[in-house]
Amino acid sequence: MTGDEKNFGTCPIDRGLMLIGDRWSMLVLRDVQRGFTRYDQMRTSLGIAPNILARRLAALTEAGLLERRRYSQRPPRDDYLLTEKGRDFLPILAAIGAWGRKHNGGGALTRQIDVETGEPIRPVVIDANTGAPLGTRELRLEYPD
Amino acid sequence: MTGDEKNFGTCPIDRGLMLIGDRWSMLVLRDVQRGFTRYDQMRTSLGIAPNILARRLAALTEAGLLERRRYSQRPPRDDYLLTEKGRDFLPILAAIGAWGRKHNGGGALTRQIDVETGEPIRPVVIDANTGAPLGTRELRLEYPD
DNA sequence: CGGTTCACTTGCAAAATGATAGTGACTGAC
DNA sequence: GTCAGTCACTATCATTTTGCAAGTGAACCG
Repeated sequence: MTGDEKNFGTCPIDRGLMLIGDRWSMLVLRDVQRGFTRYDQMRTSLGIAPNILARRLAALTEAGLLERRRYSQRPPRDDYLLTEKGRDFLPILAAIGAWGRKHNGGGALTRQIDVETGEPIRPVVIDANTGAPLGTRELRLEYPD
Repeated sequence: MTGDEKNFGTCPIDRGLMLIGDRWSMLVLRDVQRGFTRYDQMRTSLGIAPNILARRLAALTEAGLLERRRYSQRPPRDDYLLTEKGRDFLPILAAIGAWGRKHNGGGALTRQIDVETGEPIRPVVIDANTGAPLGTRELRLEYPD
C-alpha cells in the first residue's frame, strides 16, 4: 500500500456511481418517488431541458432503475416506475437529504414524515452488524485478492 | 398539489446535491477517507486530469467539505483533510457502496471492515426515531408553509 | 377541421470535461 | 552550483455534455 495504485473497478462506490453519479438522475428518482412519474410532470417540476430529461430517463431505464409502463392505451401513454434497484436507492437519497438539511439547509425545507408516528424521519446510516452509526467505530479497507 | 409545481430550493436532497452532486467529488472524498490526502496521490489513484482534480479540490474546499493544511514547511506542501461536513458525508458513500455492490457488483470488490469485530460492515439507512430501515414504513411528504 | 395536450426530437450555442504540455518552487545528488 | 527529479499545479485546446428554443407527430376533444 504505497498510496498511488489505481483501484478503479474494484470499488463498490465507483460501481454505484457508474449507474447514477449525477445530479439530474438523482432528482429524477426523487420525483418518481414523490409520484411525479410522467415526463411532463418531471419536466415542469425539475425545470430541466426536454432533451436532457429524455436522455436521463432513457439512461435510468437502461441502467435498470426505472421501467416504462403503459398506463393508458388511448391515448397511448407511458410512465416511469421504480424497479427494485431504483427503490433500493431511495434511502440514500433520504440520507443525502438529511445531510443537505444539516449542512446547507437555510430556510424552510420539505420533510418526510413517518405516517404512523407523524414524526419527521431522521435518516442515519448504521452498520447492520453492530447497529452502530457509521463514523462511530474504526474501519479498515480490505482489498480483494 | 397538482403534481407540476417547482420545489427547487426547498428540497434538502437538492441542497445536498448542490455541494457534491458529481462523481469526481464523491470519489475525491472517498480517496481522502482512504488516506490519499495529497494531490498527486489522488491524481494517480483516480486517473483524473490534473486541471479537473484541481478544480474539484478547490470546489470541495470552497464548499467546506475539505480543508487545506500545510503539512510541510520545507518544501511547502499542503494536503486536504475532511472537515466535519465532509466526514458527515462518508456514511452516504458507504451506503452508495453497499448499493453498488448489490446492484452492480460483479467481481471482487474492496470492503470496509469493522476493526473490532473483523466483519465487513453492512451499511443500512434507518430512521433514528423508529429504528426501522427506510423503505419498510410508509412515508409522506410535508411541504413548508 | 382546428386547437390542445403530451412526449418528445432537432439544431445550435454554451459550458464542462479531458488530454497534453508546460511552469515554478523546491530538494537532493554529484 | 548545476542538474535531474518531484510535487502541485496552470494553460491551451479538442471533445463531450448540457442546455435552450423551436418544432414535430400522435391522439383527443369540440
